[in-house]
Amino acid sequence: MKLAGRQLAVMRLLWRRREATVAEVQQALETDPPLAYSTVATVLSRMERKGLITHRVEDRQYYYRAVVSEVGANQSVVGDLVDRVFGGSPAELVNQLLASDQVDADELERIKQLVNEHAKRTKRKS
Amino acid sequence: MKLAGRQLAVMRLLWRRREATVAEVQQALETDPPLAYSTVATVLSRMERKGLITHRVEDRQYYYRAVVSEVGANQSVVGDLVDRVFGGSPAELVNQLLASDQVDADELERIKQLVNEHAKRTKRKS
DNA sequence: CGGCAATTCTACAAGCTGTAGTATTACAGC
DNA sequence: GCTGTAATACTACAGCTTGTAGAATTGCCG
Repeated sequence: MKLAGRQLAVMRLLWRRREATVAEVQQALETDPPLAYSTVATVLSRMERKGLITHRVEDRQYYYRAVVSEVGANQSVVGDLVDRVFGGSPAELVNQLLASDQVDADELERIKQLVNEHAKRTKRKS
Repeated sequence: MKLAGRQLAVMRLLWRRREATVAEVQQALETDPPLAYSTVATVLSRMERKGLITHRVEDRQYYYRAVVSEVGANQSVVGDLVDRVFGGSPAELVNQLLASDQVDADELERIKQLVNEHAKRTKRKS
């Protein structure tokens, strides 16, 4: 389930605000010039068709909300990556990440912490 | 630079064997039925146009090879992901990864090691 | 019933991928 | 020099996704 440009924007929106009508999405997108109402409606329809979002009706209006959670979506993206690119090995991903010069000392510290915590949690469970 | 199905297959091929002619790629793809020669040629052309691969000529034949390294490609994919999805924070990616139940004890151990080594390396440099 | 506000339908261009037929080119050998 | 052959280059087309929006439809309110 990969999210592209406009679609990602809408998802982020719905993750932040649980629900939104078409008009609200249209506004929140803050595009210039603003997208036509029907354009936004189309985008939302398609996303619903793909199972990314749903809607409920109230007062003649559709209130859309995300079906897949942000966490879920991210997990699926990461999982995909691990499978497709790194042959199913998360460590390979981490390796690549560390080698990528995107990780400053601060981030590294956080990562260390995360790993240690996870180790603890895992140990407890087994 | 995202690699799709057939294209990814070709890249993997060229990563494994430094060079290949159209015919060799066609065979190595092991598709059934085999792709038409011209199909393979088209794919390679397009990939070259995108800067993924190059070729040299010898005896009237093109020998293609990868321009972007596997490591480089992976790094760019991971970097993209970090930027696009995790707001530029590698730690967020790691967090997601750890939460994803894809990481068994073994992998976790490897990750820990990688992180520690990287920490050491970083320290030494600064 | 008329109008308004919402949704739905239909349309179309652009881009990417997959696939392949046909045209072109250039060298090898006569 | 001509021709066959093997290579590449060109062109084509379908299918899918995205972005965009005009036009049609629907349904309630007064």
